[in-house]
Formats: sequence, C-alpha cells, structure tokens
Amino acid sequence: MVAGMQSRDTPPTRAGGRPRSTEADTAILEATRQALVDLGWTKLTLGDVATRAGVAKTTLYRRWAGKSELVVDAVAELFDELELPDRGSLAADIEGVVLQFAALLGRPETRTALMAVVAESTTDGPLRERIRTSIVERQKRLVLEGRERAQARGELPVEPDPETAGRTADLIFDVTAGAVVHRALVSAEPVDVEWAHRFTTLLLGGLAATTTAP
Amino acid sequence: MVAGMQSRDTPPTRAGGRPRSTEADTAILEATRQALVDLGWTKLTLGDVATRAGVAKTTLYRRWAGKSELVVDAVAELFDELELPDRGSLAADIEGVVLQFAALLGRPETRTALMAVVAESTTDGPLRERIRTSIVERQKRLVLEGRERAQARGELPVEPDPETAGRTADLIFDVTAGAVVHRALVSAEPVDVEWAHRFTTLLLGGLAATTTAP
DNA sequence: GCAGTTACGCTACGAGCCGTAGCGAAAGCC
DNA sequence: GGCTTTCGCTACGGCTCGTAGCGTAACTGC
Repeated sequence: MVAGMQSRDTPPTRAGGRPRSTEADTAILEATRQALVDLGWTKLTLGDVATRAGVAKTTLYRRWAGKSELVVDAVAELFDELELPDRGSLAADIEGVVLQFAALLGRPETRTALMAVVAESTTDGPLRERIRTSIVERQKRLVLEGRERAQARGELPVEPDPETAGRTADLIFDVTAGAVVHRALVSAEPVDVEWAHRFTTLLLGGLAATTTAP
Repeated sequence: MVAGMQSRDTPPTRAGGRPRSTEADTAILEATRQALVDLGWTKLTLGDVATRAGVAKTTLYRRWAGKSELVVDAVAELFDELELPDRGSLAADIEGVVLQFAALLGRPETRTALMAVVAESTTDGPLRERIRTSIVERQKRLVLEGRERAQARGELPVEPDPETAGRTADLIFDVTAGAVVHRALVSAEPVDVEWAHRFTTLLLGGLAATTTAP
C-alpha cells in the first residue's frame, strides 16, 4: 500500500511552478496496463498509451525514460495485492502465497510484461535496480514474514548465523518464485491447488533437510 | 547433436530448383548470436543480422517469420551442449546439471534472449510451441535421464503409477530450471558451487518427502 | 544442352514508431 | 502581478519494418 514513492523520474526538484498532475499519473499507468492486455508487450507503443490516457505524448517522455520503465511502474502496482494472511500453518501459508502469485501471473498484463522487462534488465543496469526495488523486494518480504511466523509457531528452527539465514531465505525465494514462474510461463501449465500442494510438500521436506543437516 | 531438424520455415517442398544454402543457414544463426552479444535483444534488427551474415535481408525473411523465431533457433543450438554425465550419485548429477545450466545462462546471448522469447510466447501460440520443442523438451530429458539413473542406483523408488511419476518429473523440472533462472536473471546473483550444493540438499530432501508421504 | 523451377542479391518503397524541439496557454508559489 | 514549471499540440528527421520487383545463379529432369 505504500506503493510508488519515487516511481517516476524525479523532476529537477525546485519549488514553485505548476505541479505535476497526479490524475495524469494514475491514468497513464492504468492505460499502460490496459494496453498490455490489448496489445501485449511488443505491440505496445508510447503514443498509443498517451492517447488512451488522454495526455500528450510529450508528457509521457517527461516522466519516464522509456517503455521499460513505464511498464515496470505499471505492473509494480499490481504486486501490492500480494499479502500473507495467517492461515494457521507454514504449509497453508506457502500454498496460499503460491496460488496468489500464480493468480497474478495469470493476468494477461503481468504475463506479457514481467518476462519482457526482466529480459530488458539483462542489458540495462538501472532498469534491473528499478525492478529489484519495485517488484522483487516486495515479494521477498513475504518469505521473511512467513519464516518469522513459522519460527514463532515452532515449525522452523531459528538459525543463529544471520548470514546463512539470509542465504536460506534467498534460496527459498528463488526456488518458490522461480518454480511458479517457470510452471506458468515456460511450461505453460496451470498452477492449481494440486500443484501447489505437491510443491509445498517438496519445499517443506527440503527445508527439513537443509536445517537439520548443514 | 541432432540439432535443428525442421528448425527453419519449410519451403513449399517441391523437388527441383536451386537448393537453399546451408552455409547461409549457419552463417545467419552465428551472426544472430553475435548480434545478441553486441546489441542485446531489443536493439537487434534483422537488417543488421543480414549484413553480419553476408546475406540479403530478403533471404532472412524467406526462412524465418520474424525476429523471435530466428532467435529461438539461434539459441536452441546452444542447448545441445547440455549433457548429463554419470557423476556417481544423484546429488552429484543434480549439482552438475545445475552448474551447466547456469553456465549457459551466464553467456550474454542466452541471457538476453531466453526471457525475451518467453515473453513473446505469452501472446504467440506457435512461438510457444517452437520454444517447447526446441528448448524446453531438450532440458526435460535430462530430468528423466537422471531419475532413471538414480532408480537404477536404488537412490529413488520406482513410482508405479506413470501419471503421478510424470507429474513428479514435471515438478522437479519446473523447480530446478525455475530456481536457476530466477537466481541468475531476476535476483541477478551468482549460481556458484555453494548455491548449487544448497539447492541440491533442498531438492533431495524434498524428494524424500514427496515419495514417502503421498 | 535446354527448359523449368527455386533461391539468391540488390534496390526501392510506404508505413509506422521513435524521441525531440518549439510554441502558447494553464496552474501553481512568492 | 511576476516567476517557474507543466501541459497540450504540432511538426520533424531518423530508423526499422516487411514486401515487391528485377535480373542472376544453381540444380533437376527430359
């Protein structure tokens, strides 16, 4: 809910003058998402987005450096929906977040945009950083939150060394997010309740192995 | 090594006439990979590839429908390098294939191309099928081969029901490939020996859990 | 050797999008 | 009211796309 602080390009930051229209901001991001649904990543053009949003094309270029940055901000807002309600057990929490993430990847706008901007980021450092702070870190907090809760329940041991604990969290994050993305977008097969259950069993068994036998 | 059978667009298949130059084929695919290294996915243009390969632009359009199809064929050849030598144990086999896959994703041409074509495939059915047969299935065979070998060693039980066995293999595949891709491209952190070892421990522990407790 | 068929290199073209510049008008702060 | 910044609008050069048309090269079958 904190959402897009510092999401668009900062104006030269001098006081005075006409302020930027926040209505235009929301209209542009909404138009971007709709254009992603209608056209997909490649056929999306900034001119088209400007027309849909009812603003001039130049306004877009004043705020975003290019297509990638705009789309990152547009889809990042959708990741605010991800939350981790307490479902009573670690297994139920994992299944829940997997299905939530899968539902997000099922939407056509995220489907077509997420892999595209990641692909862009492989040759664009600042974009990678923008993705990391706007999207990736927002997901990773769910892992930390779930672990903390499971430790409070006594389902997971408290790892003494903070460095190895961090690496374990990173591993769980890459395995979970990676598996869901790969299943949904590469294998192109459904992430349903049954798959989520099988994955959760696998992950929990692996966690037991990693924490008992270093 | 079997490689790109039926990789390019089939000519109308009538006998007679000048045959297509196979030298041009290999030159084009090699030029495509080099262009990916130099320019990345977005800045790569078909005209530039044609110039690098020393062929006319029209020749490219006669064989491939577009940029995506060309790049899929160009990177698919690199996946032929993936093999699964017997390293003595299931754990060693998994670690080996993880590091091999990571090395492939470390190359700039696959780095920038793989996510991009997957993104394209979300709005292009035929392209998704091309990726599946040219790239994905080629990786999945490694999973099946590794499982068979582990069963022969007695490290894994033989699952009686072929359907659940297939689902388990699919799960392992999505988890492994997804985790490596996510670690390398999204988190943008190194897939080194230590990470591969931690991942293998996690996966093996999970396998024990899934096969003992259905 | 000759006709038939197909691929090749080359050139040229309309179309579309990019990203920017320049203008007058609007909306805030002092 | 003066200053500053944003806004909408128009116009532009530059690049890439994908295709068409042409003459030439390569290979097959009679």
